Amino acid sequence: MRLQESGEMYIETIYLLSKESSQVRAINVGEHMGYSKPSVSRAIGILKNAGYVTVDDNGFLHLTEAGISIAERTYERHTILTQLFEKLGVDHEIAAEDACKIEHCISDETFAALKAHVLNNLNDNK
Amino acid sequence: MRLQESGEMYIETIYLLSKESSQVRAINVGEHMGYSKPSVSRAIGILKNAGYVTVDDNGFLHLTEAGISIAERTYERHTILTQLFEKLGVDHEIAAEDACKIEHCISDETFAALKAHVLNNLNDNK
DNA sequence: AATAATAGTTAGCCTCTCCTAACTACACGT
DNA sequence: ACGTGTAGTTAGGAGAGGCTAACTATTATT
Repeated sequence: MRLQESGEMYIETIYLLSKESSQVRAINVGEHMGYSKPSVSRAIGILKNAGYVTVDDNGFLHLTEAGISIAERTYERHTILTQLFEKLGVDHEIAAEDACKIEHCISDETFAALKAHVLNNLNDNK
Repeated sequence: MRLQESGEMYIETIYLLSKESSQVRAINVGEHMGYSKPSVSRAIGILKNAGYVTVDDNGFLHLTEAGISIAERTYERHTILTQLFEKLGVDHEIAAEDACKIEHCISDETFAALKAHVLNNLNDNK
């Protein structure tokens, strides 16, 4: 069993929660994502197996190098896409929601183009 | 059983094929999408049930009003998104692929904003 | 008429990712 | 020590959406 799109979301969530507190456990991830404990438990198991997450003796979750790498990539997509949509007048809530879905399926090329556009063309105008 | 994101793709495909020939059958849809006959068969059944598609006595597929409505909406998203990405320098192939994935999960608000941006700001520049 | 090709359906399986119910494992307060 | 609360796991299920194998039904060809 392998996680894909949903795996990115779990990793991103662990990453975000880790920014606020280094004591992140499965239950916090579940609360944040609105998922049940067993769902999180299994997802963590798969991510652990795949080498993206470790669980220490106290049950706290930590991202590995590989996990951080994915988290940063996904998070950058999330923030840039949200920025793009907001700059075009979309409500913050909706912008973030859409970014959350699109961040997982957009190609590197297209994301790079959108990113450049946000950073250059759109910076002054608004 | 209900189709959702994938249902939009089937409908869009029927719509596109109908533009070239009014004699579209399940097998053509399957070939176009790279799916097996049984997959298409079931999908068509669900879409028929849901009132988006009809099948005539010769086995040709036709979209209902509701079907056309969804197809046009999806197709507009597809073309506008593809245009946007291409105008930002993305390869046509990749732009179309990404549009194909994003068209299903983007909100009305965000799409409207992107569409306005493509039609206004980006029209002269490039 | 008999065989072959083409189109569609049925049955059944797989993966992904969510769920509930019910268990285990601690840790705490009385 | 004994119940209570919190965290995590196990077992089993659901539904979306693919797949193959094997069947049926129709048309076409010899």
